[in-house]
Amino acid sequence: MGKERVSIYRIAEEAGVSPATVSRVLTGNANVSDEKRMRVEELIQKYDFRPNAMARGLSSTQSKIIGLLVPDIRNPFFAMMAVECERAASNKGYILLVSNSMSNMELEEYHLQKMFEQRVDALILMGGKVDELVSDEEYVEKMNQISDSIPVVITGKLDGSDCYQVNIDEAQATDRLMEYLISNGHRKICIMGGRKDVNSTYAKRIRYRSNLRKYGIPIQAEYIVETQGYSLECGYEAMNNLFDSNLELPSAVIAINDFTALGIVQSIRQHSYRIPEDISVVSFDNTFIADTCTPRLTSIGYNYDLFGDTLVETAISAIEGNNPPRLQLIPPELVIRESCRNIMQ
Amino acid sequence: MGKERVSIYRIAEEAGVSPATVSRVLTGNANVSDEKRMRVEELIQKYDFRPNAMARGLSSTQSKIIGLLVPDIRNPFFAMMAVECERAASNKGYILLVSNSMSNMELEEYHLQKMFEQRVDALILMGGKVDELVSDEEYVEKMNQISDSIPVVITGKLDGSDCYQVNIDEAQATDRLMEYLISNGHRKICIMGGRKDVNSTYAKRIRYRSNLRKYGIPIQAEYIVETQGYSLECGYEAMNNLFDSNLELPSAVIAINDFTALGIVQSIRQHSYRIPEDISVVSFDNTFIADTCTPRLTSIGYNYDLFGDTLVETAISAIEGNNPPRLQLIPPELVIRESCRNIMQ
DNA sequence: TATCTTGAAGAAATCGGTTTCGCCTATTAT
DNA sequence: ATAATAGGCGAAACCGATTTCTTCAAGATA
Repeated sequence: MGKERVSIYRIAEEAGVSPATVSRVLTGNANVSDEKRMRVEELIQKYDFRPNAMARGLSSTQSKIIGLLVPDIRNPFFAMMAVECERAASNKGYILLVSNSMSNMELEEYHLQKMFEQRVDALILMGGKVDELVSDEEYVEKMNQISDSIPVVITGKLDGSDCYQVNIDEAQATDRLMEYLISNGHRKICIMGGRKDVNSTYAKRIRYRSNLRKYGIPIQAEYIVETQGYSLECGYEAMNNLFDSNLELPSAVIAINDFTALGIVQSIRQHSYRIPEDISVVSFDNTFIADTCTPRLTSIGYNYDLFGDTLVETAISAIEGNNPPRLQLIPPELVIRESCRNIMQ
Repeated sequence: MGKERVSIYRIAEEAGVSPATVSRVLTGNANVSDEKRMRVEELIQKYDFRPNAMARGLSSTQSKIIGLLVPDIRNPFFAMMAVECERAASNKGYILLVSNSMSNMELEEYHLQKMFEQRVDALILMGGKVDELVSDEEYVEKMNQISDSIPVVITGKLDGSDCYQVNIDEAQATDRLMEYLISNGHRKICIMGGRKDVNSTYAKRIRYRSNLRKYGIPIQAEYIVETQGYSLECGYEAMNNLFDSNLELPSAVIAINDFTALGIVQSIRQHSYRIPEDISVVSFDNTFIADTCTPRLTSIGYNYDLFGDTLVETAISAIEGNNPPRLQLIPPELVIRESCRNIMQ
């Protein structure tokens, strides 16, 4: 057991060349005579030799690893992003190292440390402190410090930071959703879920208001519903509360994400209303949940493929010293399913 | 920009000690005088110094990385496992490197290569070829080869392999599910989804049969329904087919996993039957899907916490040269929700 | 008192690659 | 014909840690 580990030296010796030449064959960034190249390649084949990434990284001062920090990979949205980023990274010869912060500052810190120890070439940060509106001085400071040694790509706003931003176009997404609902005759529209101190939520509400204004629909404050989190339970409770109030029921509810939508749907059902006949429900994100629940949800998502590509390519571009754009927007994609009714018919 | 990277040498110089001493402070496996230790620790603090994992790994021939290969992290089951394994690995000072094979042999091979290049200390394999019943000679050979240089932990059977096995106790899970259904008066029970050449599915069917036999219920071959995959669509189609056949409808359907259950539920609804009043549906795995769909599904899952711990601890134990058990079973946990009715009342 | 341990710490080798430097040879330009 | 350039390749330095040797001093044992 434990076969002798073959190294570049072993290959060099057997091929009758210097280790440098083997390295040249490996990296491909120097000329080697066809004859020697062949001999080396044969031996590489024979021993199924793979260069030690640690040694390679150490000497080249490039780990070829990109770190991705997400709050929780069990959230389908982040799982999706992880898969897309992995694909994009692999295509460029990079490895993606994913860690979960579990929305916990200490764990986040821990994983950032570990990633730094691995000397990741770049960092992609999704969610976490970054997504909250208040740019905690300290946090910005920290990000800038990291950003000082490696490129950091974030998906959210962080005022005063040197990070590259790749954002979902929340504004456009909200516009589309509102236009769709309004063109289907809805005027009593509720936007439910999320905290206003979270950037993306804040942006959506701003846009929600401006759309109502644009179409001359009065804004009703009670139709903007705050929840503490973004879970099914939050949606469920919020909708229950709406039922319990004396408020006139909305004809359509916009859920802040698919999870929340799930809770809203449950609440509506329990109150013996039908979807979409009595109340329409639409949501943000369009994860697989929207496609697999009953009824299937009309939801506005993003081109996740493109999102992943953009994140990774921005990171790599920055690693290579090119100057990728500081801010990029990912356009939304509305997917119409069965949870919204045209109430004019 | 780009602060000077502090290394052990820099620390050593400023502290007036040798690099070896700094290393001793870092690893903690050798004695250093309190005085020098303090001086070094202060400087580590001052520069926020973190040792370069590549250099450390290279010299210690331990990467402190455990590789986890899953088919697709977007599947909540694997997302769950990834989170649990990451937690367990972090607790032991290891990093978890997750990759997705996307059930594609070439991609699987690619990622295995990459992990080898990183010199992961151990490998945890979930799903993939490993889960198929037919132990392809070549595949076993390959696994044994890997297993020859580092510990490999798999969650499935692979006859003739040297890998460590940590299996879900499918047999016991099926027993529990069947006992529950039968004690609720069900006798026309259908088990739906999955391919018989997949180990875990095979094991479930074996047990399905033996349970029926045990309770003196005749086995009806048509109630054992094969599907090509494990998706929602597969469940949906399979259940539609059942409706289309002249077969007497079962009073309960066991779905091979939560996704399939979702499809089965959709089909049943579309045929205007109610769950659980007309047909009961239960499933394997108990991912969050079972808890968030309508109606919430009675499902048998596993102690994922324990599962993750066991996988990682087995790997680490093997890394350290201890001799962990070759085969371990994770007991199931039945979670009763609203999708199954007692038909005797 | 002489000898044996044990603790502390530096020098230097090592891990396995990449990269710089310099040398030699074969073209190509002048 | 000669200088300039480029290709091929080995020697050796280097990346940043760990670890093995050694040395030396101090405390324990005979």
